[in-house]
Amino acid sequence: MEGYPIGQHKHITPPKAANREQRSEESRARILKAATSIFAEKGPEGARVDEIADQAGINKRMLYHYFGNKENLYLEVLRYNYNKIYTLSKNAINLADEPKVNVARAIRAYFYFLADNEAYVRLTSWEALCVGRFTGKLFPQFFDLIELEFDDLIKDGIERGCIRPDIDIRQAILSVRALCLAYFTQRKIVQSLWREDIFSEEMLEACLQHILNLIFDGLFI
Amino acid sequence: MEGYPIGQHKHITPPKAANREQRSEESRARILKAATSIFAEKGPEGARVDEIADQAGINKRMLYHYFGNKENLYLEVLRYNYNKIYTLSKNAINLADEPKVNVARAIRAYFYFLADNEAYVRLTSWEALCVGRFTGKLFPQFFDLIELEFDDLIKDGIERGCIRPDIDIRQAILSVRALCLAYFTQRKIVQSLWREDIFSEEMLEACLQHILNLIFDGLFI
DNA sequence: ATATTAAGTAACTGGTTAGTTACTTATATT
DNA sequence: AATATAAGTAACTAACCAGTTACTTAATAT
Repeated sequence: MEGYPIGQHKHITPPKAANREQRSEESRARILKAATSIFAEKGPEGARVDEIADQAGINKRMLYHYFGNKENLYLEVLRYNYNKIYTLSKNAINLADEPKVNVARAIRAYFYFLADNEAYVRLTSWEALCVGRFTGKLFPQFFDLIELEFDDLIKDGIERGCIRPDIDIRQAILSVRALCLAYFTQRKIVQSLWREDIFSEEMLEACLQHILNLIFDGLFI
Repeated sequence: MEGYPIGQHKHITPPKAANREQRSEESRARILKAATSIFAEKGPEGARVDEIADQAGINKRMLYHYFGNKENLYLEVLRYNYNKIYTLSKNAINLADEPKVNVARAIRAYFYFLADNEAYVRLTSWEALCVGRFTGKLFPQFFDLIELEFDDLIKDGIERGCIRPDIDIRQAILSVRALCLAYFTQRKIVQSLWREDIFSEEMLEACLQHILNLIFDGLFI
């Protein structure tokens, strides 16, 4: 399990740990990666442990050795993927800039993060549906825009008189999130209806612009 | 066999002893209703045939008699629930009215339809995730706003100079749909974060107003 | 009334799947 | 080199579940 001799020593504890520890770490990572793809594709109910082990190229026994059981593996997958949202966070806000610029930059970052992380999008969708069923409890972290300090952005915009003061910030966040997610959660339906590759560079940019226009000015004149 | 089975008391005909056709129709309806609730709750993979039969108060054999197999039952559930969208459709458009009035009325009808039909919302969500997996093919009808002739509304608005002419109608429909659905698909997360009952009359109306404001004017001043 | 047919039941079947057992192989420590 | 421990394997098991079988009961037509 997690038996690194951290502060403890008898003799020199050289970075020899290499081979075995390294390989075990690799196995763990391979399982997590395979599990991500299969849980994202088929959901917590549809995913099969054997298929995950197979795709990871390890024996099922090892999966249980590293992760205990299917539910815990699923939770690890959620944690592992949720952490990815932090890779973009934080640097989106620069209070020196215009609120409009800040909001546009944050939405753009979020939108392209979703475009690049299909597994993440699907995992959040499964979670929204299965909450309280498979994992037994809710994973509120998946309400990710909050983590991006998006509400600070909006507050700043209101204070500086750029954003209408009467809006409900919680609802604004939910709306932005919904607008960005829609393209990717409805991907297959959209693709079959529009008969167009949503993931082309131009199309993605057009979708993003549509969202920004809507957020900034609405649809009406 | 003999005339009357001995020892078996044949009292008055049971109260439910309507004619055969009627009872069979009732059984079918009960199965469909139970299946709707369980497929909506647990999805096509998580739903159990035994549980559906149990909840419908009929024998599993009868479920197979009426619906053939689980997948076909699921398809019937989709069809049955999808048809509900027609109950509101059509009467939303009145080209004599202002486009703004028409759009507001259509969005309001759609929003409250979703609020009143949790099963419908969840079925569309499962479909978006499971498309091409459980049913083998996609159920594009679930892109429901199109059925509501919402695009005609927007076209009318553009022609009459109320709606910006540069917007992509397909994207506008997707956006409206996403904004309305978000409250209900993310219901549990929202409820736990906001610590408020989204389904109170005031809250629903506030959410709808937020959507309408966003659609009409955006968030910025 | 009797034959026919549909509605209904309980118990079973065969395939699947999460999780386990009993064992072998490789690596590190003494 | 011997031993301890972790990584790894194949085959198994118990539970589950979609779908079936063999049968009984009830309603309708003749």
